[in-house]
Amino acid sequence: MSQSKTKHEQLRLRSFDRSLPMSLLRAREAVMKKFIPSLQEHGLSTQQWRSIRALVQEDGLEISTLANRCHLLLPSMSRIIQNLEARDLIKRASVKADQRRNAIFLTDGGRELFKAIEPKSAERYEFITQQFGEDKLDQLYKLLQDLVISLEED
Amino acid sequence: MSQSKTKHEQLRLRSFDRSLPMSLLRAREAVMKKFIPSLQEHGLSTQQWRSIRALVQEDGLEISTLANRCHLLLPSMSRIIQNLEARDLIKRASVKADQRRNAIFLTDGGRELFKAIEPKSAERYEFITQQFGEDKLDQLYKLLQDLVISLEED
DNA sequence: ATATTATAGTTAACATGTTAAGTTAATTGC
DNA sequence: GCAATTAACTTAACATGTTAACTATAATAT
Repeated sequence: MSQSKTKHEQLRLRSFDRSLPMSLLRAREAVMKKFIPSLQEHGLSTQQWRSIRALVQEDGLEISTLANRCHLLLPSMSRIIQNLEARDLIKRASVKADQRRNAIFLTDGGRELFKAIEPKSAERYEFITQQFGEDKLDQLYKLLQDLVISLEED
Repeated sequence: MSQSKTKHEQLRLRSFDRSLPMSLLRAREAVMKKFIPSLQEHGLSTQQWRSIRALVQEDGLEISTLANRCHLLLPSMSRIIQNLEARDLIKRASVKADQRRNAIFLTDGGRELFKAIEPKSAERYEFITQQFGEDKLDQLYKLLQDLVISLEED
């Protein structure tokens, strides 16, 4: 932790730190660890929470749509749905016009859980914004989006 | 992909997109997917690759040290060591002065693999830098670091 | 010296990320 | 109208993230 470093070592470590995947991962972990303990109390992962939020905004979504909205891959969403369904937080109804499709709905329990968690979640987000600075946060979002775009265009 | 969206829908989606964990995850995935196919050819994850790079810079590190350098948790590093050891890319030697510790060394095969991958990896990193812009990349690194710091100080 | 505590590492258990393969139902093509 | 293809999931397999429990060794403390 507080071990002294030679100049040579500092340089080596700095160059090693310049890894985009790792920097992004560390930032994400820092956000998730410090600001989502209320989810943990209720046994929800951020992905599960995000799925529930998506359904609060629009109920009855299909699994693929939900996966897109939450930026999850279909297999991940498939497992999340099974998990939340087993905990009676959501229920599914097959779509009559297309038997392959499932519409996902929140149960009353799911809505209650949302109401229990949402205030704290919003409060924490507000705290991040204040702590880090609103402009810096905007800047970060923009840079991240730009990065994705510039990587996606070959 | 190109489905038209109502203004209301756009607003909802935008607000939903403002999730730091997800934005960070998406950016990381974009980086990893587009710029590390050479690792995949050799069956290496970015974490395994990072571990090898750390050992190239300094051989004989202990597992905990390696975990710190690579920003991985000890259990993850433990599994990675076992995996790379089974593939004869690294070997371990227990430290005489302290039987709990293991010093990790690259094998010749591990060094060869590094040499095979490194040029492409550096080239891709260079390409990211050009594509995205060096200043923006610097800015992004700085913001990410600031974010971690500001979250860690309670 | 021996009991307590701390450290290094492994294992376990569960959720997710990721790619590929499998299933069932709808669509297309001819 | 039937074969081939596509679409919506699901399942599988493997690596990682994460927390906790466990093992073995070392340090400490009285």
